[in-house]
Amino acid sequence: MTNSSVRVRFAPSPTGHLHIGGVRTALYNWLFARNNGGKFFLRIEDTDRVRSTQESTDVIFENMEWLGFDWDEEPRYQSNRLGIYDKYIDKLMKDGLAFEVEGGAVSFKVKEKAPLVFDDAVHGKISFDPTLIDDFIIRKADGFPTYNFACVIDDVEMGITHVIRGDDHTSNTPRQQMVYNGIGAKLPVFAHIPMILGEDGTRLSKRHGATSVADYRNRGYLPEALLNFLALLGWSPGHDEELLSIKDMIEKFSLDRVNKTSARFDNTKLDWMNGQYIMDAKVDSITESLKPFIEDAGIDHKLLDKDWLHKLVELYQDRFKTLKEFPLKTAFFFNDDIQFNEKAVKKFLQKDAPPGTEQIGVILEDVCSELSGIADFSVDAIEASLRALIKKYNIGFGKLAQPVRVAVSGDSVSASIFETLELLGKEKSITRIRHAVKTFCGQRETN
RNA sequence: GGCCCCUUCGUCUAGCCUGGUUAGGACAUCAGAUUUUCGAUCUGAGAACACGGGUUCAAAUCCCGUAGGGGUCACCA
Repeated sequence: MTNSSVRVRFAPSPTGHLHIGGVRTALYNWLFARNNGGKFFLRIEDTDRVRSTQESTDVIFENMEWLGFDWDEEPRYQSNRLGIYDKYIDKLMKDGLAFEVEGGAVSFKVKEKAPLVFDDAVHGKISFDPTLIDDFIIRKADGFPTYNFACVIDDVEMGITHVIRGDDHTSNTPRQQMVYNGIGAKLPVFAHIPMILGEDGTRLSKRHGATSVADYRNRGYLPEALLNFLALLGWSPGHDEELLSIKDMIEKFSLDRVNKTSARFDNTKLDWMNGQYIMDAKVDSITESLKPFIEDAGIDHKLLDKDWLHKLVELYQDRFKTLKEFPLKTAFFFNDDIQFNEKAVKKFLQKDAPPGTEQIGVILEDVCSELSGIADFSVDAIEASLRALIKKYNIGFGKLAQPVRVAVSGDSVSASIFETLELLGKEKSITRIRHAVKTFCGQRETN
């Protein structure tokens, strides 16, 4: 069921970062619009002259684009629309519904007595008693409108049909409803979506670490993963699938499947989901996304061989959950001055290793001569020669692979040893193994 | 404190509207399989209807109350 007359908006205030909760609000609005074939608008609510900054506005656009949102028409700026608000205020004053207060501000006069009821799309009927609501300022002394007023005027002027916003606005609704009534406008459909809480169940704040989109971007999350995760915090498609493409979400989205309860932000699940997107992505696309993170790790990716990097990313594709982890896990490929894990060295290279492995220095020397004899330093050739060696020494494969792994990578954890050696290259592999033997095995270099 | 909203595994949720399910899935956890390590993957396990009253043959589902949580009470948005 589509309704192409649907018009919704995302209306952030440019007073800081683009908050992750705001992103989900934007997402729900956007999904709802696209699901219905309607319009999605952006409106910058910059009526706080002190806190609004151009920088914040730039950040909003930049991150909205990064997330993949698109919007209809040019974004509106409330600071450009002062004349419109004034026009309505004049009318309201004429009608006795607004009056000037001390200091030059204008206040709305609350005259309503009957309960203010609206039918919330996610909560059902919600009712407030207007006699409990005080008159409220609609135009500040500086001439700028306040939120509860500007918001209504713009929504009316823009023909907004559905106001989808955070739960924290529920108690603003009766005030806004009075403004709608006061100017004789029809109420839109309100949909108050639950808040996103931190992992500890309290309101998401700086205390929880990342709260802005930029934070998540910098931590190496993919926009599609972030959106997928956010969509599911408070909404369910009604089936068991959890990995949803943008297309899936647009097709399935509906307001009546939005939850009423606030949700905690589960970083662990986000990590899992991001990992799934990384695994499913095309290697080239991930490599591209990885570049800034490789740069950040102090590696000039432009100096890297394209095919080599492609292979490395492919090898590690299911081993990192965030882009940021990649340069950490692959550091030993880029830096010859590798860090050795003491425990790993002790266990696999040193003399007090378990019986049967005290010859490890000798065996590693043999590995080096075998490797140096390989003309075509490929995975297959490397595997063949290492397999031949375990036969020669009559040892399990792990007895050989682990020492080699520690020698070349510094730790007992890495991707397949064959691929690792291949990507490291013949010279580096041999140099590192020899160096490890010399440093840790108490053996002399044989030549 | 007033007003408003909310309450299913540790977490995100399906189920609720149109009472009858072994209360399902996912993340996490644990166990097993696989493996050259880790990861990934596969299989399996434990894990929830906040509490108390009703209504009913039957309540997670409908009604009332209690408790708990959240939001909001600005010339901020």
